[in-house]
Amino acid sequence: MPPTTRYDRDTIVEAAFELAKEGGFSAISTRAVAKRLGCSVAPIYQNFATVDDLLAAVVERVRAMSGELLAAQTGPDPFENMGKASLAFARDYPALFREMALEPNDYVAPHELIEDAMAPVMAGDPALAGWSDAARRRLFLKMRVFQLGLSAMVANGHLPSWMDEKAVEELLMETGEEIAAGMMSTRKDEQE
Amino acid sequence: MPPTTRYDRDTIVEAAFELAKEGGFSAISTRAVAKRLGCSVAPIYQNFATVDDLLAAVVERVRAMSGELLAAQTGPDPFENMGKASLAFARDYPALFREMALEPNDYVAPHELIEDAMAPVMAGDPALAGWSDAARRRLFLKMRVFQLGLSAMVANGHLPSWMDEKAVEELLMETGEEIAAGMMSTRKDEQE
DNA sequence: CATGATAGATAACGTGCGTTAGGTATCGTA
DNA sequence: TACGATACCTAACGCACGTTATCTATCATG
Repeated sequence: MPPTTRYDRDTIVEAAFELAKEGGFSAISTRAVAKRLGCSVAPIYQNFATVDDLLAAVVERVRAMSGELLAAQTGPDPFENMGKASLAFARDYPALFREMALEPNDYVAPHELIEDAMAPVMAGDPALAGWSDAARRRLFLKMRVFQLGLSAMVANGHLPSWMDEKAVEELLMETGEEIAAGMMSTRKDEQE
Repeated sequence: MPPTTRYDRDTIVEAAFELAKEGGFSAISTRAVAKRLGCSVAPIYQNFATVDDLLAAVVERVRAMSGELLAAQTGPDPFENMGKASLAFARDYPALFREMALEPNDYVAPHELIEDAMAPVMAGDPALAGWSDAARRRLFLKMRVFQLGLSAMVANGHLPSWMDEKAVEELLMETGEEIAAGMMSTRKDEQE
């Protein structure tokens, strides 16, 4: 019946993803995607009602990629895995990291939700045994803030030039431990 | 000779600044600025050769505003002043903060330069007496990272809803002290 | 082999952009 | 009062965008 499909949905999303990887979401336009695929805009409108629908599919594609980066971290410490995945995201996909983490949008869950999701993980961490729930949550917030700042500097190339990937990860881990140690030593755990 | 000027350079820059404050630099277009002023695009091209020149003037205006925010912090501790000024920037001008601090551009000086500028300040800080220069620089880097992350969360409204301005400033100060305390207690000061 | 469903191409629409050419109106001076 | 410098307006150019109407070409089925 119909001619064989040359540009299916996934192919289109992939082309748009590559454009966004290089120039952010604003680099996605019907004509730019078509040009990258070597076709006209017709296949795009056959698969997506509007360019916003295509953008939504690309965002979904980015989320999947982000999840893969996290899954690629197979160390024993979940916090370390999350931190390293964030740094990898910022390093390998700086434009996308900015779009997803440094712009106001609905892609980032509210901190409370993330915190609630991490609460049981922290409760099972032997390094945090004896900490109050409030203190654990406050530590998590601090580490998330530091991780975001470090990832932002990575994504924007604002870190000292001598810091390579390994040095950045070390800085993240080292500071995390120091914050925890600092919270322990200043003993404000319970009076928040 | 000529008719009296109704839209001078500063007026135009101010209008463009307000647009950028609300919608980022991309909200600055000749027609949008003209509409805000209630005039045509002619006065803009009388004062600026291109819209990029206007943008450069707006960036200068933003830098001045940022400097005023810093000058408004009159506490004794320069690091605390810088941190609070950064938070005020992110809170009061989130779109501009993103443009200036969370995008790759030439507006942010390389970290090494900032570090060199702060080195003498840190050297005179009694709280850091006995610290090696390398350790002081590393502490400064960590605090800058944390400050950036916290400011980014403020600018994007990603902080827990219960955190008001005061709570955010306390988090910044508290964590700064904890990092310093953690670095002290883990005693790695000298072997970087 | 003819048909019909449909993948894809083409070209046009309206909008907003930067920029510019040409016209109008003001206002101190001669 | 007439002049000239110039602040400002209007309208247009070319370009890129999202979107759509129309056309062409394919290809399994009858």
